[in-house]
Amino acid sequence: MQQYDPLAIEEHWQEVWETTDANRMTESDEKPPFYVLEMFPYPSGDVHMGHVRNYTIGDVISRYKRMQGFNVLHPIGWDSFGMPAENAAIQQNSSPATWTYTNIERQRTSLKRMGFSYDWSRVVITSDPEYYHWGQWIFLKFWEMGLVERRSSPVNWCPSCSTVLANEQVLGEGHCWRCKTKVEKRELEQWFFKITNYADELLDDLDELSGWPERVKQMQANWIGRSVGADVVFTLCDENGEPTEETITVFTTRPDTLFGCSFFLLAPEHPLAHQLTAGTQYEAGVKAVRAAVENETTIEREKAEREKSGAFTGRFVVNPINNEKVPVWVCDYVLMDYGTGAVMAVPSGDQRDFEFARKYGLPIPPVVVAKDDALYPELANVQERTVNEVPWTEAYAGAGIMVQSGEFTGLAGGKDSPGSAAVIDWLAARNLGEPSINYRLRDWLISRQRYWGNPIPAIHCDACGIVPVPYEDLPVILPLDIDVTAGQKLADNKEFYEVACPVCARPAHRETDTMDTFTCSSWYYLRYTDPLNRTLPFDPQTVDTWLPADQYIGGIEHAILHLLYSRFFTKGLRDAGLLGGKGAPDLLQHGEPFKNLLTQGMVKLNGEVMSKSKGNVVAPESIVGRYGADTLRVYILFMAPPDKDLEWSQEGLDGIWRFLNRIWRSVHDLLGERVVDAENNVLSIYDESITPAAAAERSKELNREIHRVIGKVKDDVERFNFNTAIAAIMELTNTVSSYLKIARELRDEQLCTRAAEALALLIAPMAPHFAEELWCKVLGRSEQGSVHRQPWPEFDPAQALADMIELAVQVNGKVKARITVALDATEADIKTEACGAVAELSQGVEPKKVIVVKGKLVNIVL
RNA sequence: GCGGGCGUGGCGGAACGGCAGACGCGCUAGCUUGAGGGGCUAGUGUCCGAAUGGACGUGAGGGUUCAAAUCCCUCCGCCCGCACCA
Repeated sequence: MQQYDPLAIEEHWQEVWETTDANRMTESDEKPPFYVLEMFPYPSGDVHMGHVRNYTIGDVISRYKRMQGFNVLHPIGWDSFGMPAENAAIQQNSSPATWTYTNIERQRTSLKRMGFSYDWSRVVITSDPEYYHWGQWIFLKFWEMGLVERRSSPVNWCPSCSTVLANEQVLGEGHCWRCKTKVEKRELEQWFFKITNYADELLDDLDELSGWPERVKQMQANWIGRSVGADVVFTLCDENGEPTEETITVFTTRPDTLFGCSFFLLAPEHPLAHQLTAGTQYEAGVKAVRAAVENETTIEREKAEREKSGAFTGRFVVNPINNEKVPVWVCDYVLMDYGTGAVMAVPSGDQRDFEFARKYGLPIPPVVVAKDDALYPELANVQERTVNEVPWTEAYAGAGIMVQSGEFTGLAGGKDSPGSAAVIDWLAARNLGEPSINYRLRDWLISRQRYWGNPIPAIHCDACGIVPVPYEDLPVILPLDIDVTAGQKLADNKEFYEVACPVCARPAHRETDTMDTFTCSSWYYLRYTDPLNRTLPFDPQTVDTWLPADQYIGGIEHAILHLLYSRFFTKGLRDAGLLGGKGAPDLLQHGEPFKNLLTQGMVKLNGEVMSKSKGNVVAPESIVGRYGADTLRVYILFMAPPDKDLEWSQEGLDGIWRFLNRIWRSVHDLLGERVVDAENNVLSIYDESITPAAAAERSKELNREIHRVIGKVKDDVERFNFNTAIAAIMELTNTVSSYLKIARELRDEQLCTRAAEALALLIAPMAPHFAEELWCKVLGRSEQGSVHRQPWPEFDPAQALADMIELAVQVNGKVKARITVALDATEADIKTEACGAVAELSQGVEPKKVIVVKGKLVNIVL
């Protein structure tokens, strides 16, 4: 017997698979399609344990589905544009392209070394012109559709990186994620994708995604943040307190509390804040509030614990519902970019307004009161306001009864209440308001003032304005001769920058912003289906046969950004007529790209996430070089269910190494080979006391175990319980080991072969090289082809059952005895048998009830 | 504050209302002609007992049920996401 030598075996089979194109998806196949997709890596150095975990899970599913008879699409690629490449290039005095492509090759080698069954003919690299060409094409298409906008907006600007940043790229105290510089706020003209056009659909279609984790759907729903309510029109008064023609509209989710509005708030940046106070005694106070807010980022400002502050503007507005004049204040907790930047303050019903009112001595009239509140008896059915203060320590935002609310008094108040509806109707009838919906979701700022990204295909012409690059001029090639280490930018490259206007042919210049890398990763899974297409991003029909992806696997960190953007892209491309046509799967017609989503847990060491900066990484290559890829794969699958975090343990790894070696020896032994250890000591020890009859009994038992485990592994793999699937294979291995105690001449030879086959086939998706070696070499089945092309072993439930089974006998729910009965024993027989077994305990008392749970237990109730 | 998730041996974790702790790690003892990331055998939740055995046991308390780690209620603790969104 050869010793198990993973390094030699793995190298050999990787070479064979490569030269025989073993994993190429065969499009002409009659088999049903199955698309297994894993989040593609960013090439920042070599692959880490997180990648290994992600891709091992995907590979097991792919290989299992192939054995189940599916035509599996299992692609890989690289998300290779982005700022880290520029950082690294500057640091290492290299270029982003060199750094990126060097890392891609390194990762490609590592991924192949892991034995992942990717179709390497479909690799997509986002920084290749063949790919980003079509990103630009989609940009132009979206532009045509009105989904692209260039507009001015307050944004986060990093002066050191000289680019805008997304909100999520601004860390804790308002520092740039990359250089830690304090981020500034600037009003800048930028490019946006109008993802808000799809806000309702993105929210509503979450209900269609039954294969997604609840948590991810909830996070997206929160992010979109739909609020249903009304716009209400207030009239502005002049400096003498007389109503003018001018109005200010506010958004509220609680129209039912309108009678409780005792002041009115403007965001400090609101144009009116300045306008109303210019040259007055109030100007200084308002400016101070604005100045305090000015240097803060939105994120800083949103901290709930901050004490609220504000200033009176000297002006009033008229509340449309009761014609009451209420003072206008500027305050720091009203955001300019949500709603209208103005708010009606109802301190009795909103905690923030409550705190503000208490601080500045403003009235707090109760208008919606809970029935069990001390105030209720006094105020029930009181229409005119008499009470302007509440004895409360906080606002009451719950449902209740409207009081002091004129004709609406007595109606039920609260969110989406009859009271709200009645107030909206009243306002709408008088043109003073209307139903309205607001979203927390903002349009997607996609422009970056960075070099290493996909150029935005637009041209600035003094005569024609901003014009799109014509489709036929695509791609706009990103020049590679930019020296980022010398601080060069795209605008410094004349060949790129200076261009003739496509409309008037006069000298013009190219847009020098590039697109956010998230635009590249928003459609790569579509390109995989048709990676070589030279006329379109992909062929619509091909996409319609493969999408939605049957299984998407990746980290929870993309729960919102990437997964939301991808959903938006797919919906946009559907509306462009590029996918999800008639006959396409229902989900795809909804514009949903991913049918089932699995978010894998993190790999940790001593309770901490492995990271380079903490210096606590275990490099996959260090494990693969010693134990081989198969041991690492099985280990990572065995240690925890895929969606849970995994705590790295060297001892656990050794356990898997021993497990594979045990299978290795058992299979050789089953096939009649002499089993020896590394020092050539014979390891087979027979138990001479086993009689032929006992051996026959053990053969039956082994046969049952083979079938039970085949069924169990199938169930477990389909539910992604890889850890219990492996545990079941371990159990089979244990049964085999004990069977091998039987002297060779007493073994059932055919059964031995079947056991060896089963072990090779069942472990194949998890330990592909190991299984291939067992199948082709040890079992000598190479003429049947690769183990990975074999059909999954048939599960025969009948063969998994024993003739006699053991049942637990409970008395009042506690196990007191065990009985062995025939598999087909009648319920009456079982009852009699069970009662007999516990006769002593029941002492002649007639059982009240006897419950028989088939195949499991009997419970006797006394 | 809102939303989601989770509490099971020394550890990782099993148990689609039906024998809690599968499987693995670790540990103990023995064997393998001498001892080390090897193999085999037996054992390993806690307490009582020399033992057959018995009692207790899934964060705490209550409930539903013939039967609860699992379902319901209350509480405690931990993790994650969002958070001045009007």
